[in-house]
Parts: sequence; structure tokens; C-alpha cells
Amino acid sequence: MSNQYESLQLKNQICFPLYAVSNMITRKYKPLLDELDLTYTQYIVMMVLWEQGQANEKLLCEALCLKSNTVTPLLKKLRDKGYIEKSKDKDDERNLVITLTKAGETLRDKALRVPECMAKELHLTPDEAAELYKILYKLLDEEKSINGGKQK
Amino acid sequence: MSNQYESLQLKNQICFPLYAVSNMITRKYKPLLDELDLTYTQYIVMMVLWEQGQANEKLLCEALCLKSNTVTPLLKKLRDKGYIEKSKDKDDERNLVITLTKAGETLRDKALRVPECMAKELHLTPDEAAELYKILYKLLDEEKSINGGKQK
DNA sequence: ACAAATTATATCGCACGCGATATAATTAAA
DNA sequence: TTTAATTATATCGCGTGCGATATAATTTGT
Repeated sequence: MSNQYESLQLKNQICFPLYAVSNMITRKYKPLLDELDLTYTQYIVMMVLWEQGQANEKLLCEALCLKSNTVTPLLKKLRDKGYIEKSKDKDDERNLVITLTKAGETLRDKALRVPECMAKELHLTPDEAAELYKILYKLLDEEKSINGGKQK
Repeated sequence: MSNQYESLQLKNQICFPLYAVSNMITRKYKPLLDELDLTYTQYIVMMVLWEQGQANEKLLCEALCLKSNTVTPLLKKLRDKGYIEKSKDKDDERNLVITLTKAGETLRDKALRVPECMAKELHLTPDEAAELYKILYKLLDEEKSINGGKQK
């Protein structure tokens, strides 16, 4: 028995399960990340820094699809925890660069078990994971190209 | 050139794009929902009420995969906006029930254009949407069965 | 060279989302 | 029945996430 409001039903939405799963995943990360004294968002900032060695705020915002008003306070907290530092770029004294402290570097080894544990928690087949990955990045890339165009 | 930290790279994560797309979607909803004076979370509460006619807080929490400490303040705001009411259940005077006001009912017609516009914004093929839907609900259902088990 | 436009970063206020906790009401159990 | 356990709802505090705005520095145009 269909009605004119069918499109408004929760079960016919694609965005709602995305939202719910995203919340669920943050919850699942929490106990793992508590051991590193990191929140999920702080963790993904650290992931970029571990990989890049250093970064400025703009690069972090782009990599994480976040705005500076989210990232600025995050960086402050990570600095308070002693994981990162802000300093002048050696090559270009005018630029601020975010770098890892010794403690931040050390944390990387401890962090290795996080993706391991998460993989065990999410029971996706390799095919499902690959398909999910492909679709999500299609959505993200599309958004990026729109915003890239807007800026000019 | 592979290294021992490969699993920690952002591009090898499945959770990060989920998180980023979820944020992106909330951003996309905003201008549409501004016209209804609703936030995204308030909108999904209204969706349940539009469909069910009425609900108690527990049902809303379950349907939306949220905790009472998120939903309670939401309901307060929706009541302040005049979209819902809390009242005693007619059948069982002891229970609190959340019902729609006239304004809340009326909003439903205005809301019809929201899923329409969002479908246009997200350029997924029907196959992609179906696959995404299937995988996301697999993750959600799994979580629910775990939590269902825990409660006993 | 100097004002205007752009860019990078920071601040403010609001709305979640949740762990932990508190409170009130119902139910179970002794 | 009186207490204990459970359940439903609410409160508190923290950490995002973002639109809007402010500020400082750089770049551009003339």
C-alpha cells in the first residue's frame, strides 16, 4: 500500500544509514583511541602527519574535508597533549608548519593496532569493502570537483 | 614502495570516507532544511513521527540509532518550534507520547521536496545506491544484533 | 610603491553525539 | 508489602563540525 509520502520514509533514505553508520564507527573507535589519548578526529589528523611528516593547516583541511574552524582547535588540543608542534618552515620562514614531536612519532607504533582491530569489528567481505570504498570516493571526488570549480 | 605503516594511511581506510561523506551530506542538507527551520537530526526525528503518527522517546532512539542524551534536547527544540507535543498516552495515561502539532503535520508537505533535491545532488546510479544501501544496513543490523544480545 | 584583493588562520556561537551520571517511575522479588 | 532491580527520561560536560565573521599576511594591480 503506497502513499504519496513514501519518499519521506526513513527506510527509503540513503543518507540516513550513512549518518547512522558514521556515528556507529566513531563509537567503535572510541575504546581503541582512548588508549592513545586521541579522539577520532584527532586520530585522522595524526594519520596525515604520520604519512606526510609535516603539513600546514590548509593541507590538513583539504585532506580531511574539514574547515579551519574545526581543525584549528584540534591542533591546539594535539599541541597541549604534546603530540605536535607549530613552527616556522625552515625553507620558508614565513610559513607555519605543523610537525610531530617525539611523542607524536612514538604514538605511531601504538596506533598500528587500531586499523587492525577495526577491520575485525567491521565484518565486510573484501568485495563489499571495495565496493563501498569506490562509491564513497565517487561521492567525495564529485564534491571536490564542484568546490574546486567554485573557487575560481 | 610499501612500508610497515601502510595500514595507517588515510587512503587505506574505509571509515574515513564514510565519515567524510556523512559530513558532506549534512552540509548538503543544510540549505534545504533551513527552509523548514529544521536541522538534519531534527528532520529525521520528524520523519519517524510523520510515518508513525506518534512515538515515545525510546522508539525514536532506536529508530535513529541515537541515545536519549541526544534525543531529549532535540525534542525540546522541536517543541519550542511548535512542531511536536508531549502528552499522556490516551490508552495508557502513565506513558509519555510525542505527537505532531498541526504545524508539524503541515510541514510534511513542504518536506516532500527535500528527498527529491537530495537525490539530484547525489549522482549515484540505481545500482550504486542499492549496493551502498545493502552494505550500510548490513553494518547497522550487525551492530543492532550485538547490542540486542548485550542487553539480556 | 601602495591600495585592493586574495589567502591562511583564528574566533564566536550554535547544534549535535555521547559517556557518565542522576532521577523518577515501574516492575520484580523476598 | 517493602525493598531491590529495571526502565525511561533527563542533566552535565566535553569534543566536534560548521556558518559567519575577524584578523593578519601575502599577492596583485596600477
